[in-house]
Amino acid sequence: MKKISDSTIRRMSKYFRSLEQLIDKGVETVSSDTLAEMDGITSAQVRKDLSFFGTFGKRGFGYNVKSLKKQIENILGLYRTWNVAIVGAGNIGRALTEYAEFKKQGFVIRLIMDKDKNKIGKQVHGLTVKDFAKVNELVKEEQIDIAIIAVPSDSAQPVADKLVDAGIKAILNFAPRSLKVPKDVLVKYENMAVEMESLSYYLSNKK
Amino acid sequence: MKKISDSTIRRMSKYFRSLEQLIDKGVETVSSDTLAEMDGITSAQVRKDLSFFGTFGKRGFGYNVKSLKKQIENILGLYRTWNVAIVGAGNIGRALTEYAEFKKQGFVIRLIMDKDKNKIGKQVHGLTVKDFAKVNELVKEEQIDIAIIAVPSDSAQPVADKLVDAGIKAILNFAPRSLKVPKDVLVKYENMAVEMESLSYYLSNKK
DNA sequence: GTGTGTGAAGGGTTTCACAGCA
DNA sequence: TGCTGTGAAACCCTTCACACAC
Repeated sequence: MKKISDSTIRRMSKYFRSLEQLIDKGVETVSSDTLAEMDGITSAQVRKDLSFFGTFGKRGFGYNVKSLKKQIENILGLYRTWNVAIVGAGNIGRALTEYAEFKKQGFVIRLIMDKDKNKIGKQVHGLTVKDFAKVNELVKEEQIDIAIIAVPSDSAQPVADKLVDAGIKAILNFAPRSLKVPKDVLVKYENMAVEMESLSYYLSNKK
Repeated sequence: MKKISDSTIRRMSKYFRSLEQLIDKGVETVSSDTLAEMDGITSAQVRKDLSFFGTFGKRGFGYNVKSLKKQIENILGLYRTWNVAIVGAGNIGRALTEYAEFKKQGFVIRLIMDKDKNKIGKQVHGLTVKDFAKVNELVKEEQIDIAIIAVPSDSAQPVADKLVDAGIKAILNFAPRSLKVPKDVLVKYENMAVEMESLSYYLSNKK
């Protein structure tokens, strides 16, 4: 399996969403040009990205929307569901339990944990907040595949360590802190402050 | 002003946060090595990034933590506050009004809007949800600098159009859709589904 | 004719390696 | 001696351009 760049994978994810849109509109065929336009990139980029995984189009014609969507679904592993645990029942954690896009793509939030005694036992959109101290059993019981960290910065690393102990191999981290994990564990970051600060930089520096 | 890459800006943002951490610990001096270690990158990268903006270190010594932090603060435009409006009083929008990291970095949420009559007038963490139909006046009144879009995908583009009309030049978009805006408007994306799908890809493809 | 698939070229970012200064 | 600042090299990703299949 050749190494595929991160940016390609992320664009695949975007193509996938664009294809969903096209299906909703009843469109059956799409060109790399159209797809590129929808995602704000170039058509060569679209074709190159897809070419890493196979040849899905017909020359002179384009791509069949439904079948391309199915292909990408397979590539990204979205033909199945993934069990997700959220750590941190604060504002962000609670909001994510209800995030529609997760549900639609087969990410099932099965567990929300916190260490705060005042939060444990409370209901959050149909889930009961569980004690993070029991992370090992809980992760096993619910067969969790992916963990989302939504705790304050200072707790992020200790939480990650415990998740790794519990056997988690994939983490999405909302805390603005870089995590150290073994190399068979993948961490992705959702760093809202970083994006805001890019905007701040831009606003400060345009003439 | 020479063009500085996006990745450099984002790393600056991370250095900034790492420096804050060091200040909290009472550390006074830091080497590019340590900073690199904290952010999971190489020391050459740190030095190269900083070199785009000036020379902040002392050879054989390292960087003064406080003064480097102040420098980056200036570079990113964080010496001042920015007025922020959130569009969409759903789960995500409401959670963001309380996001601590925003407050700390001088992003002040002054306005939350929605088009849903059931939400307009309700209180969200001390803010009253306002009618998005009045976006033009509201943006002017509150002197909004940055808008955050936290509405369903289908509404993201129309909302963006109205924000642009209202004079907004910087947008953080949480809807998983690429936005078309004039080129003097900057859009950053916070696409949680994309990150989750990268994790899904990784889990599906490790042997 | 039309739009894909893809080597080759181009551009940009990261890493290397070391001169230079504290 | 130790660590920065930085040209040069290496690497990777994007864009070009066109042969080729439908």
